[in-house]
Amino acid sequence: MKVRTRFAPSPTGFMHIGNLRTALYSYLFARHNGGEFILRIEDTDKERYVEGAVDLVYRTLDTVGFKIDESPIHGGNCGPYVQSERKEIYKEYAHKLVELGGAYYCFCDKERLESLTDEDGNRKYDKHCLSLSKEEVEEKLKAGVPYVIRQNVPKSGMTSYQDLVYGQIDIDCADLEDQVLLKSDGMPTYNFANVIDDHLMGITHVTRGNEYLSSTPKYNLIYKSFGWEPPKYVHLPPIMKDAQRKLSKRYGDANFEDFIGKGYLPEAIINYIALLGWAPKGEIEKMDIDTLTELFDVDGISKSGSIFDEAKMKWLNSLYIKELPAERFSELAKPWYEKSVIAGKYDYEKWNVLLQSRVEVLSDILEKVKFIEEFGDYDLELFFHKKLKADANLGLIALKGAKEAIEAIEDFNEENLSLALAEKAEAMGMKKGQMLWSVRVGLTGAAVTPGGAVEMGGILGKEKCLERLDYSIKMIESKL
RNA sequence: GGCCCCUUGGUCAAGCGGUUAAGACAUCGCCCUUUCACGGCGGUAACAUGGGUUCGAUUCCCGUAGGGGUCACCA
Repeated sequence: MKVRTRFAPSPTGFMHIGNLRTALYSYLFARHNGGEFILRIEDTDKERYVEGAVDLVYRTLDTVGFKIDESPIHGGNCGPYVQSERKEIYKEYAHKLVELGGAYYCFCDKERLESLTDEDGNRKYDKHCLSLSKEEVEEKLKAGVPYVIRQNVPKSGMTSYQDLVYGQIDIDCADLEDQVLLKSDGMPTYNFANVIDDHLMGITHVTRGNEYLSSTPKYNLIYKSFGWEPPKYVHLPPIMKDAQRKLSKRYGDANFEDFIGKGYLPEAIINYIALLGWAPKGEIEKMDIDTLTELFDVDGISKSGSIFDEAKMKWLNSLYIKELPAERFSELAKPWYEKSVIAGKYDYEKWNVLLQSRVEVLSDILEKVKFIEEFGDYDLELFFHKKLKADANLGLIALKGAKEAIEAIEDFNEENLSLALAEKAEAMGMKKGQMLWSVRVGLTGAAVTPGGAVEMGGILGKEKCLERLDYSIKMIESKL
């Protein structure tokens, strides 16, 4: 049988990293097995619907490069793929399930339901309406009494299934509630729609968060009532913000779009989240989507939750940035230059060369470029370099020499600057490294710069170099 | 609280009865570049705990602790 998986988000406004990973695993599983990947929108809760959320799902799946076989916009033979458009289908099956004895009408009102709450605040429906006779039900229906349809869970007995990740799961039916399947507004609950759709859409493997681990037997009971074959389940461990908290929608930074906005590459994000809860057989870590597809294996999925570590994602991102073709980096970096203090100034191309190997996330550009415009008082400690035996005293001498050397350059460019500084250092009986070190600091006032003295000087230009050298010389003199 | 699940370094993770308990990120140090970064090399650092089973447990079983999930007309 052809493998078919689905990603079934509810349009509540975010494409959260956790959701994305669920989608990814579902996608990889399908593709790895030569199967099909379906997108279904679960919008049965009108209360939580957020405008534009569906578009966000499409956009995200598109930017990460998933190829979707069937969806509301791609079409397919099992449509509609939006649950709110399948209302009649659920209704029909709900009534069928009642006939089959797997469900029943319930007319209990809110007050009665609340009266069932125990001292711990828990509530379990008491099957009150199950005892209603056929006539009583007919009567109430005719009278227009609001009703829901509840699942008729056996009072006792064990129900089990084999989860592909967690193994055998056994649940006592006595612990299961007669959950609502069809709400009084005629809409199905997730519990029901999910079963009907997965069956009707021929889903063979259900991939979802492990919060469903213990409620899955209920769904299997529904399949059983209908006489349907339940799908295989792949429950996934959670992605955590820290040891205690799950990554939540409230943790704003966990949204895919936010990471894109920070300058992460989609392929790096995908690569990283693939590794959160799954590990390939070998030691490979950097994998594009094709490699992931090839290597993906349910065996490699772990059972325990993993903490989201942005530092590692950053590292992966830097790898992807480094291997970008120069033109591509230039394209991606441009908007960031435009947003930075060097907007409209200097030669972006020059920066590209320096920055591509030094930036982990595109947004780093903002910081890395800053000192070129923002220059002022800084700590003399910056001149200290143990191995070079350099400090502010040496720096002062070096800077004075550098100033003379730069003034003498007629055709100012990196090559000549490098030459001039080297010659000057030699003439002064100073090591070239001492000169370059001091000049880099004197020119930038920063401990870390996107290049050495020559590159920085080259970007600044002769005039600015002299200006800054003057400033630094005066500053050192005043502080020593 | 009942039920279900989980527990290897700071983090991600290999391991599926016998290993010097991999690797990666982070961190620290060294080297390279007579300057920044990249890169290279190396160090620190882990099997939650108590019982079993076994010739031998990180690995299997039970208890304890800790954590997560679930107990809705939300998904």
